[in-house]
Amino acid sequence: MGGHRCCSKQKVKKGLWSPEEDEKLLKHITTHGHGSWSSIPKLAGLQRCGKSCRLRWINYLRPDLRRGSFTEEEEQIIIDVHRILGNRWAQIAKHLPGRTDNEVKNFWNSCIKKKLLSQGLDPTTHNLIPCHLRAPNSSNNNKMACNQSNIPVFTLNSQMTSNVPLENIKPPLLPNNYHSTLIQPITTTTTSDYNQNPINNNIVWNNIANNNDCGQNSYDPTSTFPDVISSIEDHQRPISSTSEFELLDDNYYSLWGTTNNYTVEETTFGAPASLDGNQLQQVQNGKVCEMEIEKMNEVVMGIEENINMDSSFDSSSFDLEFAESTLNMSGAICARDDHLISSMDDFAWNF
DNA sequence: AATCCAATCAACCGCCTTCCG
DNA sequence: ACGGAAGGCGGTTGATTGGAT
Repeated sequence: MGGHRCCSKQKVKKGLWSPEEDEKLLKHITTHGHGSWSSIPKLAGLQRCGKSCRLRWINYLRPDLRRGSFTEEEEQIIIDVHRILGNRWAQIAKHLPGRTDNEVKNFWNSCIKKKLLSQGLDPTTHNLIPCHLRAPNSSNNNKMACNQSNIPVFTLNSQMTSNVPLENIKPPLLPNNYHSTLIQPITTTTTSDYNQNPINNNIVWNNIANNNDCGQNSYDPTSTFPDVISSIEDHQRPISSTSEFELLDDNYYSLWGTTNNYTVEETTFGAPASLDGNQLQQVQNGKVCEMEIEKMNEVVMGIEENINMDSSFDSSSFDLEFAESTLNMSGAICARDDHLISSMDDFAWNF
């Protein structure tokens, strides 16, 4: 289309399609199939570019299209997959039968984006937007997190999938310039009943750097761990350089561990008993995180399967592209032994 | 009833990738 | 291996629609 060779030789019509044009295209494709798109306009008697015909078919005429507004379930799928894949609309649309990439993209830009922003979430990274960067007129949920009278803290949720002894729990991977500055555990809410309920082992960390300033303060990247954390420093996997965290978003709100998976969520200490905006947000984030863990497990299983089969990766049984993007998502960086894995090649190499 | 404005959506544009000779 | 053609995709634009004033 636009300046494309297939359209440059002849006059092509632009703009909205008339019912007559639709009928011609529909009739031609249903009887002959589309074959080569560039030859369609001539064969179907249309003064359109081949690419325009293709687009019209894909986005409007093909019979398997699902019409009507998006359901809540579809919306959630879009959000979840977007969190992993980013603006890869065609990939996202594959998860929604009958929906087109254009439709998903439009829905994202017109609805979901605004909804996430109103929840204080960055639609690009899906992480909480730091208070000082949020729009001044954003929702009360954001004001809650920024309330100067509340102590900003992080809740560290360790997502355990098996009954791992407490002493084996490793702290999350944190970039040097983050963990060196700020965190100090306040409470370990379920340590005592860990063996009974290992899934909900929540540790609340005080963000000592962020107290009462909503994170606007500077920090010293050369400073050392607070004493209280240094006791578990042996378990902390060292990060050799911050460049290894280039894939992470600027704020490092969502971080992954190696043996365990963690999310770090901004929350407010002493929040009301009822479910407020922040808590709702945490629920939402948790849901997304669970999905990421699921996907991550799929990635690992997929790789292991392929390796066990002693064959090269087969794209028909394992979506390498998806796996790689999963590795890259939300700063998901895995490490095995002393090596950080930041690409699919690294990942495969280390198994 | 007229006007304005924001939301929505179809379609275009241009770049990148894949295919094929 | 190379280059041109075609297809695929994400970003953007502009027309339309519908609600508010």
